[in-house]
Amino acid sequence: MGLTKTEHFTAEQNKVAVLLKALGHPARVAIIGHLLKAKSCVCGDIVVELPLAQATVSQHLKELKKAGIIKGTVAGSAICYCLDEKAFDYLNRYFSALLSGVREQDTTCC
Amino acid sequence: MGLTKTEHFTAEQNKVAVLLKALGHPARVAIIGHLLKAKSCVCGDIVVELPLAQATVSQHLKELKKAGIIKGTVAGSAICYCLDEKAFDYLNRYFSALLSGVREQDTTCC
DNA sequence: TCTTTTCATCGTAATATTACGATGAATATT
DNA sequence: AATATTCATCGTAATATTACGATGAAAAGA
Repeated sequence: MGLTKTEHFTAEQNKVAVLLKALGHPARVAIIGHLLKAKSCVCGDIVVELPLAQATVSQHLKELKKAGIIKGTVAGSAICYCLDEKAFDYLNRYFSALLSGVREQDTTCC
Repeated sequence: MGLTKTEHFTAEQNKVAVLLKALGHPARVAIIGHLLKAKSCVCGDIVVELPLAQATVSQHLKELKKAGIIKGTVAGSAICYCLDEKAFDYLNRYFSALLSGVREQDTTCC
């Protein structure tokens, strides 16, 4: 078993899950933080900032790119990464809708 | 290897990662949706709504509870689950801050 | 051209996750 | 008391993730 049954869920549910799963790792949360702080797009600087080997960081960046959270463009021998606004816009909408939904509930039980 | 190096990251980064990892599965996104729609807190109804076995749903609920996303209270022979507003408030703040940060960036590269 | 820098990818080991049947504990119903 | 319902947990198999060293490709600098 051990295989996520994505086919039984809606496209929306899967999209949210893919984005959040990609962000569900402290190293990747840290990467997002660094990409946000750096005015220009950071490249190998991310490796220096993290307590992880270069290969591991590269793998994390690949995951983030696959999920559509970051974009990468070649810039000479380096690669320039930046956050994809669309993803964060989507997630911001998702959570703000969710929060107002939760607040509207009649919390008679828990 | 294969062991996440949580100790090298900040408490904030780990907290965000734990919450998002818990939500990074379509079944758990679906559970959140059902708990939101149901006026009263659903219990075993979640099992009926999902294409998964009861043991699997129970495991997912456990994960959500461990991460602090849902609360559960005993109600006779059933158990009443509901969303924990604190978690969604936290995540809503996180993403809304992130989004405004992204929008303020000078996107000269990607 | 030769070397260095930068990053991706491969291979691999350790660990974690996902899913389900089976079983068990606890409350409700008869 | 006997049975049914509800849910958690155990055990287990399949799959995925995490991490890193080693290697390779591609552009920059000597």
